[in-house]
Amino acid sequence: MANIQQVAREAGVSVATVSRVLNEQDTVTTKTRIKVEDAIKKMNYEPSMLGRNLRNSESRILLILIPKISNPFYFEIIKGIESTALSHNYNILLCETDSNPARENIYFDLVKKKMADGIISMDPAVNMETLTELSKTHAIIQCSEYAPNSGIPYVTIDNEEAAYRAVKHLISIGHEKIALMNSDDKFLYARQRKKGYQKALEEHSISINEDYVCRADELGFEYGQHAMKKILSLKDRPTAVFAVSDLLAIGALKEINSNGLQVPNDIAIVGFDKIDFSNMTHPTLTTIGQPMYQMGTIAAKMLMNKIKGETVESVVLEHELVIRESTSG
Amino acid sequence: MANIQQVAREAGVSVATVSRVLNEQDTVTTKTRIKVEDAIKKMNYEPSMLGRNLRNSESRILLILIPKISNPFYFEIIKGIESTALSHNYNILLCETDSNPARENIYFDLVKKKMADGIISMDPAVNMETLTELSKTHAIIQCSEYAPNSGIPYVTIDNEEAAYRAVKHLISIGHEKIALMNSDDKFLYARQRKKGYQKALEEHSISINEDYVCRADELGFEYGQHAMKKILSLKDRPTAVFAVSDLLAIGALKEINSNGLQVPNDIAIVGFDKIDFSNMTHPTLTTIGQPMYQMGTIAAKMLMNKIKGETVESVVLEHELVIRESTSG
DNA sequence: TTGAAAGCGCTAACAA
DNA sequence: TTGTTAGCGCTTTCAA
Repeated sequence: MANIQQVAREAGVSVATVSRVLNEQDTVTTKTRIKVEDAIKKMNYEPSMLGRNLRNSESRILLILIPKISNPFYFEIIKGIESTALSHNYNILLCETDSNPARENIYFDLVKKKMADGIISMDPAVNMETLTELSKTHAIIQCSEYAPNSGIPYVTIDNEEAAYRAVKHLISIGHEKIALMNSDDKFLYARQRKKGYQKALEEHSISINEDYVCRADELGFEYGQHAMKKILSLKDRPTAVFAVSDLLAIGALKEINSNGLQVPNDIAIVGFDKIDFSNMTHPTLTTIGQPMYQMGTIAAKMLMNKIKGETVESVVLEHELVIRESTSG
Repeated sequence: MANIQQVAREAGVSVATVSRVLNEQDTVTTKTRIKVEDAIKKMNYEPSMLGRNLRNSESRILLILIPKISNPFYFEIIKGIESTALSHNYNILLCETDSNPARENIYFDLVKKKMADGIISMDPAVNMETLTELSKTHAIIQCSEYAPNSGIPYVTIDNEEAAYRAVKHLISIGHEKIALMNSDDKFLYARQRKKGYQKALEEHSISINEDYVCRADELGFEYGQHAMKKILSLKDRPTAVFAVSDLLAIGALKEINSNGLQVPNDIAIVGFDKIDFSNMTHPTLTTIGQPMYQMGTIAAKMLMNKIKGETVESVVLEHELVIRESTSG
């Protein structure tokens, strides 16, 4: 494999000139540029990122931290990040943490060792202490889940408002016995969505039944199925369920179907995230849509600016309520 | 950020010695090792991969090419690749090609520019000409989809046999009018699965009805839904469908449900891949399971060996037929 | 067992 | 406009 020296020799110029052509600097005569380009072609030369990266002390790689690669919520966000990154000559390293601190540390080390230039964390279970510490010396952005006072810039939606609207919708079509299928309170988004749920009920003077508020350990279908089993076993069953993720909602739907009950007639369901699957269930799922692609592009831009040393501001984006069959027989 | 020079000075040794400690070479006295380790701790030193990588002319990054990041088929394979890679100090760059040659080329360039040490291609639509050419100078492995005579090592399953078993199963429970929901014949796996389908029918002297053989443009639910619509419009409707992917099967299921028909009583369905979601539909899906995680670990090992310069042999793994509700009322 | 020094491939400051 | 040269941070050969 040829290197810049050999190309320079072939073209009869110095390595500096070759470098200038490579980096499209306009201080090179057309004549010499052509000489160099010919030599590059002739030798099948490809500049090595290894040399360039060391010299520029950058890796042009962005780290993306997600808890589970199989969670559809992240697909569009990742797409947004990736296309923005690519158009700025960055590549992304997609890292599944499994919410496992040991694994997380492997990835943090990658940044410390200059294998990556920055991090977009989307893991709600990320160790905020470590992350905050790391953010003092490295470029870090949070996406979706965040920590308000960490000083780490974030992009997200108004979770409380979104949950509020979801529950309001259920109330508006006549439901009063509404269950909340939440995830762990240790996550900010879980607390915010719960708040929205409570606010909507209180606004309609519906008292909160603690039996109706349940917690799933993780955001997979199985967990939704399991949580729904508990809800169905209540003596005074709710007539509607608001789940904080579509995966939970789909699990709940499955459990309801398996018990011979009908959605939305027996029990209505609202999910959260508007993942692709939410339109493939029978019935289709009413849900909250987040501007995922946009979240991705914005997070990527924020990170790249941060890497450049600029100060960046956090962003809160809009959401939408998508009404489908699971709440409108 | 400290570098190896400063650590050496702090420890009162040469950079060579620090490097030896870093790389756990046993030619260093315990006494000096401790001196060095103390200095490292004191200075909060993290060795830069940039310098090391240039020196070793490697990036310790593996490229993974997949057509769609949202296709659940790849999840477990990726997990297998990643955990194997991580345990050998490699990281993976997950690249979505969207079956777009331009995008593919961006990723091929990454290897040429030494930003990655090798490629695992899982994209059926990959440009085999380019890939074969590239494989002459770079380490490349194919996973799942492959090209028999390209000289590129692969890991896969016996697609014909798997399809044969799936269709045999449908025949064994009494079906004769069996539709095949395939993808494009330009893909080897599609041709192989079709062969298996034909073989099973022929073995039972069931003549092949060309109306029952249809093609979906892509492997998403919508395409399954659309293809099923066509099948349902046939005058002489089939009583069973074998779809070459679970996503297609789920789309078909949705369409059948939407038409007020029952699975498996009116129409039975068999899918392919055993993705997680295939167990969450109502009814659950009979499908072909591939050893995805193992495919991933094997592909990763093959690639790492190839990078070392070893010659590696292709591998064909076992599959299983998983019988669930969609074929057993 | 340790150190001096070369060099991986590139960019950029400075000189011409 | 182009060339010379130092140096990014590391590993490794060779010599001591």
